[in-house]
Amino acid sequence: MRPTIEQVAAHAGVGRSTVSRVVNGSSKVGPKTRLAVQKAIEELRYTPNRAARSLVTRRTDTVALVISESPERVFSDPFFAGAVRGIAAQLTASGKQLLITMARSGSERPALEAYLGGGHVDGVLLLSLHHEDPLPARLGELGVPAVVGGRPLDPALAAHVVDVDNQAGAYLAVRHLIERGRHRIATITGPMDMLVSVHRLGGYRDGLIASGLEESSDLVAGGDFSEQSGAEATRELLARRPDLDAVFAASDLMALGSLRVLREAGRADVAVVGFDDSPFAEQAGLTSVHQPVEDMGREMVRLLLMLIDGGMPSRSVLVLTPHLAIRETS
Amino acid sequence: MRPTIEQVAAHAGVGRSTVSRVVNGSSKVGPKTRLAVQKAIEELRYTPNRAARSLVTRRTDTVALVISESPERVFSDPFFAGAVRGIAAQLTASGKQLLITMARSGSERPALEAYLGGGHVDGVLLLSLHHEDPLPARLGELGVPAVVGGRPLDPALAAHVVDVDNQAGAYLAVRHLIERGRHRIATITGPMDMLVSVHRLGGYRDGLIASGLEESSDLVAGGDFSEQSGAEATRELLARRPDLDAVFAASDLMALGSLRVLREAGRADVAVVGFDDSPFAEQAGLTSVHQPVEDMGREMVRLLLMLIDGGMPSRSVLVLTPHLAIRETS
DNA sequence: ACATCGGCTGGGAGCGCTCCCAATAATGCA
DNA sequence: TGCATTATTGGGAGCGCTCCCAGCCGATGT
Repeated sequence: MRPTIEQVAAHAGVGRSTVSRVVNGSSKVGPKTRLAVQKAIEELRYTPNRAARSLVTRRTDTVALVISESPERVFSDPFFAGAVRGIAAQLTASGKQLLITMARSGSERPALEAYLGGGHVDGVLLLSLHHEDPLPARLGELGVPAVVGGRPLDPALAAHVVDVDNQAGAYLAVRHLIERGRHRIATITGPMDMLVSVHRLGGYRDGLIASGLEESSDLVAGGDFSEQSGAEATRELLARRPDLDAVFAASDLMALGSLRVLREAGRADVAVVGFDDSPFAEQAGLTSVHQPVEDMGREMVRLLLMLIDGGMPSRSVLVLTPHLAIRETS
Repeated sequence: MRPTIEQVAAHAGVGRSTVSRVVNGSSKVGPKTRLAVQKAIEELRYTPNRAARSLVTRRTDTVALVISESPERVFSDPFFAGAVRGIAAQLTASGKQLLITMARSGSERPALEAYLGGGHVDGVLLLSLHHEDPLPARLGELGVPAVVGGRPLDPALAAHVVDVDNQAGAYLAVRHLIERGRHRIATITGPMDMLVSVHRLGGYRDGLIASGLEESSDLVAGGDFSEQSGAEATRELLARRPDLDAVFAASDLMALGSLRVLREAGRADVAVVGFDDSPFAEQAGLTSVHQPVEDMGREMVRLLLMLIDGGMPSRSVLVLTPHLAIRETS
């Protein structure tokens, strides 16, 4: 049987409250009492019962991470690896537990909402929000602290956001291609129900405009961030505009797919730039926009912890700046 | 404020216990009382307080999944995607929560052990156990139910195991290559501190022996399951035995690396078979041993739930059978 | 030497829930 | 119709912990 605080108290010859104070790091404990208690804790291998504690403190010391993607996507997109890494690191440091939920089918959604809103977690981190997902707003109503990674389409939907400046990143990529002498630059976008995609497309346009190039809808194809979709989009682009001399893909995976199709088509002359700067990009020698994903995860947690601890303004948006990792494909 | 069971009882005009009975699905409740209670629950949007419940039931309704790999590995190896998918599906169906932990650095290990042994979870699922990891044994001592996915090197270390018959899978792959007329079949193994690797190598040998082919250490190279290591191993094999006509890689990622190197070397004549049958394999047209990973996850959960519910013999090993997915590379 | 003060300390109360047992209502049978 | 059973129901007790408040004790001030 696990020892209770009462047993520790008896063992140390002190009162229940004193043990509690030591465990929770209160300063109002005499030095030798504290020592005796610590010894007892050690000897009895005492761990506080989390359930009992959270029953009275109303805190659970767990934070949920909701990723609105299928496990397949989550586990194949290195973006998440970085983010989860950052999140896990920062969270572990604060002694909280991480509960990961992958956005399951729509049918499980109500159960998820009930769970998150049911006081089982102290706060929620949302990643890869789609469309007009009502979850953050719902959490807001319920008073559950939440931080979103990547701005949702409708800014009113989420109060607290950490994001990467996707527009700036895309802009960087396009300007780089232009500096390399490319003029017929195509782009493969992500799903347009995600703001990331909109922003990256915007940055692409800005880049063209800033150089006095005109944009053409011929040079824009849609994908869904997957390798597969990148390959298909590239085939399409190649068919429409055989004269293209560069491709800016809104994700590394799509860039990889693009690269594959270009190679198969014998078009090694076409420069390719991706987005994410994942390990894949590095390995494939792909020039890519580096997102500080790990930092993003870290910042999300930092923000969430502040929210949980009470403070914080009603809204906050933190935008991190990407940079370009230049490699062989451009 | 969230309503308590007491408030629901008052609202429904019944006693506290009756509400508890309805919530927990006891049959000893009159039909119209039950209806009234359900209505009250609905109206008040009542969710039981998990902490209070677990304080008395001594169960937390959470299960931990410990993956002994870095987030990078976890998020890049599709094996985990399938397993997690199966686990999550089966677990959700039983109303339990999943807590994912990636095996962090060794320094965080004691904290993890304390957490898992501290009664914070009802059971533990272990994946990708390395070497002689003491964790399952430790959990056994502490009386924490645990199920291991993939047999650890030392069978004494884990009582309850769900595994794929890796030896049979490798055997299948090699026999297939032989049927296709290959005779100088090389293999790229995984890290030999994992039983999977040992078994796959064993199956490879069995396959050769069964066809009267002799094995040669020239044809065996070591990898660590990564694309990178597959590429390196292939370069090594090619240098040692330029006459090889097939490669059996113990993971898809390594097979992909191998394929890349072979292509670069202009050796399209060499057949390649991988292991895992991940989405990557399908996409790349790679022949691969299909592991029923999702089933494995599902079975692990099923077994764990039985353990948690008390029953079950002291030891159990469930072995799932793989099959071959034949594609263009062989 | 005595009253006062403040730092420590101990124990009561209660968080929301399940379990157990006694009380009550309903049902069956003679 | 009366009594034994059985089906439901309600409330006390207590899970282990934190919070609050009162009590204790030595130290300080006069």
